[in-house]
Amino acid sequence: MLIISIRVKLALVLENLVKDNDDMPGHLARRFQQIAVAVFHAEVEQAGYDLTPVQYAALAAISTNPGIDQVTLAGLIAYDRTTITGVVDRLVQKGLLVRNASTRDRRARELQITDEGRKTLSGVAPVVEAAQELMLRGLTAAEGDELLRLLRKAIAAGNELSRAPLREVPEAGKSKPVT
Amino acid sequence: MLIISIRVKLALVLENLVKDNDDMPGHLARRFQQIAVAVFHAEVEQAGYDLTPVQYAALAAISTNPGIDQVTLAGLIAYDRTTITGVVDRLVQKGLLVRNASTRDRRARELQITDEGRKTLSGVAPVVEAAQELMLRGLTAAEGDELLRLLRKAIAAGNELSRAPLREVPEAGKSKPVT
DNA sequence: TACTGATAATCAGCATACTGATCAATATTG
DNA sequence: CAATATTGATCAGTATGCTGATTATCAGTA
Repeated sequence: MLIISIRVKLALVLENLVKDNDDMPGHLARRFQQIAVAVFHAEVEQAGYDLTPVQYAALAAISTNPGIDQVTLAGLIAYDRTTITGVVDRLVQKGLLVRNASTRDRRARELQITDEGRKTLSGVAPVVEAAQELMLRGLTAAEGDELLRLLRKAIAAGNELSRAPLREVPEAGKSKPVT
Repeated sequence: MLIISIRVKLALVLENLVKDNDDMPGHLARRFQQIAVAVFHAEVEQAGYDLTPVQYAALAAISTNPGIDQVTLAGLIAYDRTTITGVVDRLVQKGLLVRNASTRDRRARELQITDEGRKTLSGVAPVVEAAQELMLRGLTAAEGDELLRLLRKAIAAGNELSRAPLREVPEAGKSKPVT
């Protein structure tokens, strides 16, 4: 009887305490990302490629910054360095990257895209582009732009709150994308 | 020589083909969610609780819909049913839930929140609420509302594109939250 | 130069998320 | 009723993502 009474009270309290999922930024963020990933996979696979979102991001970043080390790569695309280890593993496995010990710093591994990687990247880039459009298909162009603007602003304010914040590439005359 | 030439051409093509990450909805979606999860974890842990975002969502949904089965739960919070198996495992492990075979349908498991679960939920709900605010701290109130509106709209249009779409709870006179 | 602290990469361990398969039980249909 | 299809839960396998630890190396300093 007493227990039931407590239960009733708590249930009534909870009813007012727990918000609807649709009012939770965190829930909406996860849902949107979930859809984004599903669209990415569907489009990329349908085009005959086997590449995950993070693999694409890493490949593109290395293409633009040849010889980059893994920590810098992680900062550039805002992934945790421990995650990048496995991602690079799989890209090397697929023959899209090579990973060599750096001569300047023997702790570091220099990442280079292979010809195969370049071919894959140029083939898949338009597909990825199309997938990005698909994610916003429910919005008008203006709304899509506004969504991106608001996301960028919220992300900028929260950048340091995650373990994997975005980091600008530090080095100056770093690299031309061409050998 | 020939190879170098191909490499140069591809690199030039790639430069125009690969978009900046900041223009990719998918990238921004992941970053925002990454920050959202980090904020959630930090706030919840700081308040002395050990609960992940999906565990919170599941606990709240079961509290509102006692006796729900796992597939319905998954649809209600838009998670994949195979993911929910593990999530429920861990909530049962922590003593926040009980999972019993249903008498109506012996394939199904009926989920009930425990008193311990109710206590945890009522304690952590305000913390989760605060975390949701924190995620939007870079935005004005109006911008925050607009972001949520645009996310809801984009998600509604893409709902069926993921393997785990949101599903309304079907049954009619389903349940009062009180025993 | 020996010492101290920082850094690049990796690893172990845990918790999502997904695809595709299996198993048991239920629903549907000829 | 029997055959078939569907459904709820789980499992195997793969890939993120994270925390915290370890190892090798580098950088700065007493």
